[in-house]
Amino acid sequence: MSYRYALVPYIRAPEKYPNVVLFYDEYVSIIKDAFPKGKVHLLILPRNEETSKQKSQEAFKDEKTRKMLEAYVHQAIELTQKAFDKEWRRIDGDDEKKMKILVCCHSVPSLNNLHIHVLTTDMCGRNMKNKKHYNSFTTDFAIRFDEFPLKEDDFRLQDKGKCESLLKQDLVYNGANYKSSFKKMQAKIHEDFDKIYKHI
Amino acid sequence: MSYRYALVPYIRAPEKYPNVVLFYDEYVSIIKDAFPKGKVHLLILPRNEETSKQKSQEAFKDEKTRKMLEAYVHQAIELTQKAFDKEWRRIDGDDEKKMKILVCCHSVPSLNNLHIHVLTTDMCGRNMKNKKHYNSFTTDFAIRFDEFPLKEDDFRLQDKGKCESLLKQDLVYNGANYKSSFKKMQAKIHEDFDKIYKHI
DNA sequence: TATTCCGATAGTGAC
DNA sequence: GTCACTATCGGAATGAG
Repeated sequence: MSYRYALVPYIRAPEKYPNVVLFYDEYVSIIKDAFPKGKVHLLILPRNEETSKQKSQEAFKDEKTRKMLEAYVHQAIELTQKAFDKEWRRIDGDDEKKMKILVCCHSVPSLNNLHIHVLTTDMCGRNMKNKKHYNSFTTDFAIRFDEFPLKEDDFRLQDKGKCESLLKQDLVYNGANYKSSFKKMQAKIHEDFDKIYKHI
Repeated sequence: MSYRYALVPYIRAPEKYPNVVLFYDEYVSIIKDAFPKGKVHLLILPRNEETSKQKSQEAFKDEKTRKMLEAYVHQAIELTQKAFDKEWRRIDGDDEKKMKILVCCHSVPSLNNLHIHVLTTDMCGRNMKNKKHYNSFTTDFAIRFDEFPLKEDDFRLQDKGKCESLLKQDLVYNGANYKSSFKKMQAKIHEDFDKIYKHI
């Protein structure tokens, strides 16, 4: 079971991992996701033990916790934007158009410590490898930070089975249904990305 | 679609393929199966065009056709027995015990030319690679030559769907159910074979 | 839904 | 059920004295 606690070191001793931890204070650590699903993919980890062991659906019922995190979310968004812009430029030169950034929590996390994903929405990360990865960020399986607190009747509060079924649904990109053909969809996604961005 | 006619050359011009054709006359060719599912695996191919294009269920309703083939079946069995004995010896030295030989047709063939399988029942052929291969020789999907002509109510005369479903059933070997674990079953089959036979 | 490894399953293309 | 190739799907292990 210990893989479920892979994030513990960054909460307990962020100072030990300068290559992974971009920022930390007494409340949070902001780290680079070891298996990025977007070109840039960070995680915000609340360091408070009680908060960390809760699911996002529960932890973010508390307004204080949400408010406390807002500033860190904005900070992480800025870090993500800067990291992306440092690596990628639009071919059309229109620097006003910014890569969209997603801030969310998975409705059924696999790691036991609360973590907020902050990632560019290109879906071109090195470790975007399968249908579950893709659907975990493109369906309601992902709970956007601005959706918290969830309404009482939100299925994601109770219905783990329905959440998990979202990961198995057909792959949809740009209005097209790719059924289960992850590789074909990924090829199209990368093709489109390469039409818009060039690496610096 | 032309792969469905892979056997045509051995019917039309058996004299051209001495490395594959073990015997031929005006009625049949007996060839080595290119993808053997037993240690020895031959095919009897009736050369008559009308016969060849029928399914076994139809062709062997005709008694003359069956009778014509009987002698060739016995010949093919002898060839198979000799070829096996030339390569493999029982470790216990009991030469009276003979490897069993199966003579059958597939109820749903993939190749369009009528072919009778004659093979040792060791299930250890070089090309025994998956569940469908195995079930195609160990279930009623295989119609033994001595079952022809089929009774009128035999499902294999009409129900292609039921025939094909037999290929997907659980793997059974020596009374044990291996579900879909082909590799595990195959390991056991080879282990058992190696306990009884040694290569010459 | 952490990854990774292995194996079973499924679709395709073959001329 | 022809094969061979690719890719998808599905389970299990992952720790460690």
